[in-house]
Amino acid sequence: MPNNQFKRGELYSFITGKASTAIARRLQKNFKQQGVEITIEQWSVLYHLWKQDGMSQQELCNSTFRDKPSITRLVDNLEKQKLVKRVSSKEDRRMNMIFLTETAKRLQDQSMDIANQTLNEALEGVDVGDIDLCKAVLQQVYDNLK
Amino acid sequence: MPNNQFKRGELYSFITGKASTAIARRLQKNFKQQGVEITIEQWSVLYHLWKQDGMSQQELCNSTFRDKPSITRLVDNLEKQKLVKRVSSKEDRRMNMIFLTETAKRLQDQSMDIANQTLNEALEGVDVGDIDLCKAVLQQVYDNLK
DNA sequence: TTAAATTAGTTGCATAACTAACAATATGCC
DNA sequence: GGCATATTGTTAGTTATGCAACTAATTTAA
Repeated sequence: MPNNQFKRGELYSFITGKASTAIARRLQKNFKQQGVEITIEQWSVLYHLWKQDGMSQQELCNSTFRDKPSITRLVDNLEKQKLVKRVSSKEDRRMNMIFLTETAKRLQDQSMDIANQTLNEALEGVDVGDIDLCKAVLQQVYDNLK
Repeated sequence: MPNNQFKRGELYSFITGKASTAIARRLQKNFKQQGVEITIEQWSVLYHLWKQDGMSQQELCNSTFRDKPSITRLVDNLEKQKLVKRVSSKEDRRMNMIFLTETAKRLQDQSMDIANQTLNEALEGVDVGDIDLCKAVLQQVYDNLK
């Protein structure tokens, strides 16, 4: 039996990612309660644009760990809500560069506060060293599978 | 600044659950490659029925951490694929008891093998003690938010 | 014993995911 | 230049999630 063989119940919860689902739901709820009308998926796109505005859709795919159709639709919806604008690149007309609107720029601080607050709710009572170790394990898992 | 305040990049990856998404995708891929034609969401329902056949939809909601409409539709699809049958309860006619078909029962061993194999891929090179600690942290997160 | 409240499940609507197939543009090689 | 190949993004079809509103059956309580 391999080293890491899980017991039944544990396997389930690890695979289905109960904890990350719970965090996502809570973040969505906190956004809503504080009047931030975006989905967490939209937030994840904005998050990367706040770090670097004007990324291409392909770059957003890589950053957000989503496939191209997903980004197409997320950008569609963000555009409908007037949070980003598609600008087709002059050097390579296949590419769309995605730019934040002023509205989206104003959302950054508030939404990052909500995200941090959500994580603090999630991690209440967890030892800081344990969090670091957990982050390392999850990173290793990601690297193993990517 | 609260104890658990995350640095930017770490916050993102923890919230979006990159690792659990990666595990889910790999499990789906492994199912497909080995000819098991179910989604991971369907698997999560079957998983609980394998432990205890004949649960009600509400019990499946609690076990799988999904809401009622999700379970309604998952059971719809599982029924279409002839993997489960709805039987309305004689004691309480509001309730549907969900029963595995023979086809679904035969899927158990193979799919559990694939799930274990997937976890072993995911956890390769991770210290067993660290896994335990990580499981404990994730459980705590779940408990904090539920 | 009826009326109100609760519980179990379904349906409709919006968003999002994955796969596969596709159009348009760009690159590389002859 | 011209054709095969890559890359970027879109569209279509299926599955899934969350929320709100709904039906039907059951329980509680006036």
